[in-house]
Amino acid sequence: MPKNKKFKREHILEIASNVFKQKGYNGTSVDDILKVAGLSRSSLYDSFGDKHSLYVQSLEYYKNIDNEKLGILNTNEANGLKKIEKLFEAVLNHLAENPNDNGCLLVNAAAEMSKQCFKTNQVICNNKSETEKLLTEWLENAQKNKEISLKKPVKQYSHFLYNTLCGLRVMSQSGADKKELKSIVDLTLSALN
Amino acid sequence: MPKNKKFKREHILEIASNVFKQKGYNGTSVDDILKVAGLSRSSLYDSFGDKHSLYVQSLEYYKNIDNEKLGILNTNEANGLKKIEKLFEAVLNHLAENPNDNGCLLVNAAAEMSKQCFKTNQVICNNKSETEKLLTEWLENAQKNKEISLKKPVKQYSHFLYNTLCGLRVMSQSGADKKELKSIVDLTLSALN
DNA sequence: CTTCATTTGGAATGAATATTCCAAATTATT
DNA sequence: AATAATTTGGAATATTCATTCCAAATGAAG
Repeated sequence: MPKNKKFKREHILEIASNVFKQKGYNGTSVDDILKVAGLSRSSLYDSFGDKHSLYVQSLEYYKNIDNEKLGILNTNEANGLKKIEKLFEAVLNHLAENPNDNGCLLVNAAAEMSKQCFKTNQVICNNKSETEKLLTEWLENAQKNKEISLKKPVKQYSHFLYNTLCGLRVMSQSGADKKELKSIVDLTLSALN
Repeated sequence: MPKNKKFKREHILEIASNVFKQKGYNGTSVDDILKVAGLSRSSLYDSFGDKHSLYVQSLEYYKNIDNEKLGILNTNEANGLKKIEKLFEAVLNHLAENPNDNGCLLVNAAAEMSKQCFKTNQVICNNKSETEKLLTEWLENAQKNKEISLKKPVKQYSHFLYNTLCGLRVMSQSGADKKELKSIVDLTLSALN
């Protein structure tokens, strides 16, 4: 009976989160997204609600994709420290290989919207606690394997690592090159001993 | 002959940089600033040019104020490590005492505008290199005093410390409380040994 | 007090922008 | 092929916003 949708929800969210990442929430117009996504205004409004609702959905989509990547990382390697190293390596490579990608949607959202939009803040906080939870597991595993010997509570180190991750995204937009980012990661990881 | 200005340039830039910090560049209207600053549209345009020019001037003003504070810190204590500790303490206190202050204008600008505006990028890069220069001096002094024993080049540590500073501004907008931020700083400083 | 270079307030303009709306197009089913 | 549920394109609307402009206000100097 009904005509089928010509687009996939996730495909649009992928595009929207990309545009929002480049230009921020207030810097992107609905038209900007339509132009790239190639679907009609009415379809967009019908499927995603208004611009703000689309933004929140884009954040959630982006967060889930990010966490999926972490999940894949989690299954690949048995070794806790290795997982942590791989994560930083992946972030580093992404930042270095996509110099015009404008960092990370969630970091940008934290800077632009966190204090103005409760839902944005929620996604950001959820992402933080989910990532830190995984980091905590990996750290505990690494400690058990005697790969590292932590002098302070594991949770503290997970905050520390997450902080470094946030910093890297800002640094990559402040003129730091890959070599510099790499050296920051090296020092961060050496602090685990 | 001419009527004197009723406002001070720096006073307006103080207000403008504050509004831009809260709402971002695209999120603030010229009216938002006028309302808080209490001067007329024509005066603003006459003295500062258009909105974008005002934004860049606000960034520069903010950067200079920040660096002045660093300068004061620099004269207060003779001891390199103490200066570094005081800097982190000051940042920590500011973030904790101003939970609605939306972090740091320069970090927010890096996230929102760095890739879209060359001048914004310049101010951000200048701030980075100026701060890192000071950090390098302090680190060298601390090393000379045998307060710390660095295993890698000093410059690497200055990048690392600056990265932590950037991270803290993002973390404070991602649900981290003062205790958590403090623990990140503690781990960062302990990495200097 | 008068003059006049300059600032000021706020109305006016024009361009973007978010959102709504409906006639036309589409396609799975009959 | 005809039907009908649903999507689609794009015009229409209303709002916000940056910027311009000029008459009125200001106050230092003569």
